[in-house]
Amino acid sequence: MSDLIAKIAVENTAFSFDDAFDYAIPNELINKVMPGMRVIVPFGNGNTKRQGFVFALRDKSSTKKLKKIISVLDKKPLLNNEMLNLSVYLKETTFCTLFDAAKAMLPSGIGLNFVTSYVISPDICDESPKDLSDDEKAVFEYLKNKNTFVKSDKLLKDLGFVSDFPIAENMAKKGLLVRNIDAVQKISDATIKMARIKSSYFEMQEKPKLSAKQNEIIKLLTDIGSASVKEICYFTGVTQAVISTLYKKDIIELFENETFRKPKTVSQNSVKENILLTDEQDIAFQNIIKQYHSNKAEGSLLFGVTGSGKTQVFLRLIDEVIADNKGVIMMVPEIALTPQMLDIFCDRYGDKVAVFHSALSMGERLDEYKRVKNGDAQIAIGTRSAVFAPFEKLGLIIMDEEQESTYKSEMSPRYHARDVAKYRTGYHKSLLVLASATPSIISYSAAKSGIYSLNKLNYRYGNAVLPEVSTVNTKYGSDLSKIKNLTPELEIALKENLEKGKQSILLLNRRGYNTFAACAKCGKVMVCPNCSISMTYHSKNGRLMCHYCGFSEKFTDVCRDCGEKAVVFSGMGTQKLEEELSLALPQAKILRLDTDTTSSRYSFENSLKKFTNLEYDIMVGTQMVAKGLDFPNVTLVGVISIDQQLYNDDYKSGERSFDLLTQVVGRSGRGDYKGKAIIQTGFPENEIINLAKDQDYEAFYELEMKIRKAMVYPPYCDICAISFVGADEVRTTAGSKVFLDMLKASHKSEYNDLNIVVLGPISPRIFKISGKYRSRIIVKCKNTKRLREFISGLLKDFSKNSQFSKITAFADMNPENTF
DNA sequence: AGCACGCCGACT
DNA sequence: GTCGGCGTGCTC
Repeated sequence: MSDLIAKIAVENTAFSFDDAFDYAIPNELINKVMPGMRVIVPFGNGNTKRQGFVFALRDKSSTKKLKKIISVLDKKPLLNNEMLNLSVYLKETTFCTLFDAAKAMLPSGIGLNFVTSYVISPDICDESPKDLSDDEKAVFEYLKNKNTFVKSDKLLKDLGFVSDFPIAENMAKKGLLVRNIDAVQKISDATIKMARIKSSYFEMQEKPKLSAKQNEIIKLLTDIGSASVKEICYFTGVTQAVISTLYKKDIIELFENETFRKPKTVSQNSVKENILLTDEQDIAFQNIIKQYHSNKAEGSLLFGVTGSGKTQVFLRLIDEVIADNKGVIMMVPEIALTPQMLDIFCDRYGDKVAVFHSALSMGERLDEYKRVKNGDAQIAIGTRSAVFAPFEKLGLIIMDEEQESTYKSEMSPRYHARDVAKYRTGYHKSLLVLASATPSIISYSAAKSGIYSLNKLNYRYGNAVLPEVSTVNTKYGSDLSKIKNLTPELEIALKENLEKGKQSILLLNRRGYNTFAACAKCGKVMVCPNCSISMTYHSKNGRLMCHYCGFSEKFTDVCRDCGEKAVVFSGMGTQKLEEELSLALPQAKILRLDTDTTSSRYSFENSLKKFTNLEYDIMVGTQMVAKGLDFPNVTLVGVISIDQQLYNDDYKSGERSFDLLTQVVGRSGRGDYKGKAIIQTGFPENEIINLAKDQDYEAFYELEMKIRKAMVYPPYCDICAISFVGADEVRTTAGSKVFLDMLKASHKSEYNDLNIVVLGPISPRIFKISGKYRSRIIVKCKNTKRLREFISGLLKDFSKNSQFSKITAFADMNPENTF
């Protein structure tokens, strides 16, 4: 046995007892174990095999008997020193386990699955033992014939048992069977199976007769083009069997999710056109590149109005950094919304670009990861997780649209990409550039106080000028127009635009057909059985759907509660708006864009191309239509309603509304023609709407800062939300109350130096999701090491309280949704 | 979170 | 007597 011990982060630990655990290194593994490698170790009372990351090797300091590492999974370390340190930082700042932190830095395909298999124990000779139940006899006979290890799922399936039947497990405990657990590399079959109708079907003169269920699938696929097998099942309520019948009949074809194609690059080094910067862009570029060359950890906020050409500045910066032989991370909020930017980058930098995002298959992700790790790629473009791109030398991180909420992880580790980016640029003494047309209040105030340099781009590129924006009060007149929910003003503008051959974009922030269904007799609203949220009616499948847990049921007008045939819909979603528009404007070609139509990325990219090629006149959609896309022929933007978002009680709702309005209005008039935008609202006097209308960020910022100061919200404090989740409503709230008492007591006794304000426990707006209840405590605080020590101590103490063993408590520093 | 140990009630 | 329910405590 070696004199060294290994410090190992083990998987499936809870935050309350997580640590780097000590393990002995057996002789045969000496020199094969290094920090950053994955290992298999025995853990817990049952010594179950678990995966772990080696964090450090230390001299043995005590004679305490330690468990041994079972095997080493890697030949070379997966995590370098920076990543290991970053894991510790994430654990300390986001209340996650070390293993979860380390895992977040690797592509997901790299994990392991454990496969259990069984064989008859060699202690038992030929004869069948007595006292076996019939089921046990069946297992015994089965294994006797195989005479080798059989995987547990195969065994259970062949004998017709349900997949989690513990019979083999129990027989192993009795010593009848020997159990073996193998770690196998995850196979990369996680691509989504998609289906679409074969073109030959459409050309058929006589369509074959199909069953009702088969017809439903055809109807669905005719509507949306292609869908994943899973989606089809959801939408139509059929099983996979029906889909495979259609496949056998040669009516539909199945394909792997084509995902987001990485634009094919010209194999030679691509044409690198010189970029001509405007004066304003050049000043920003010069300022920022100076910071880069200082070789210190620096940050800059690039604040450029929509259409001011931030991308041009990025390209110049990237040119410089890669010429300096350092890596660049380019982050975007949502890769699907930035196909144009992706094209620009791939055209310019060719093979040097690696793309990271969730639509890649596991194999592809692993490939892109390796290309960065090997130094083949110098630029990593991607969403939140791209911030972990494994560059040995990192020169620049750019976060485009830095205010977007997608940069904050809502799952453990609950990190903000901006904080990780700061950590990494700090480590590499390199540059962080935050870019936005509507910076977050946090970043703008930091820039004002000198933490980041501030560079502004005030002019739109080319001839484009900001659109003329007007608000229309929906209190008067939306009933006067032919199209429901459209004011006459918007309707007229839409028609005019259509006649001129220009394109229009309409924003409506609600998916589905009708946004809720209620009984006209008893007033009961149809609510999801698993979530505290009303169901949305989708006309395409005639079902009521829950947008939170995915539950759906066939719509019926019979009320679940009073039994009357009186359930009616109300509230307009994107589907209904699309339908109304096509009725009122039959000549217009309408494209709807929301998560229902874009669940396959493939269709999304195509839709955008078609819209750019003027194959559509009007685009209708949720916030997706507001972000990032550049269509020169759009000269009208209509906001159907923003009021819901405006008066949402989260402290960030003002910021988000201003962002959304400014962005969507900015879609209008990007080309040579002046654009127009119409915002419909029931509150035309609302200050945020008026400031967005004038595109006056400065005034908005001043207003918002006054509110934040008066109410004590970030940036005047940090917010730590402690959430409680459990299946039992009463117990969950009780748990949060007990936690609150513990918090107060601990603050009084040990931590009274901390200046905190505690709110709650509160019941979040959506207090039930997927059958689990939630409760929350909000702590207004300053996010310091000592504060985090206070919170994590409480989390640990709380988990010791056996009364609440079924309640999970977790903390989230500065969450996106506070209430 | 899992897993084993152990203490008590129901059943052959 | 003994199977198995779940409350309790620990994880290098």
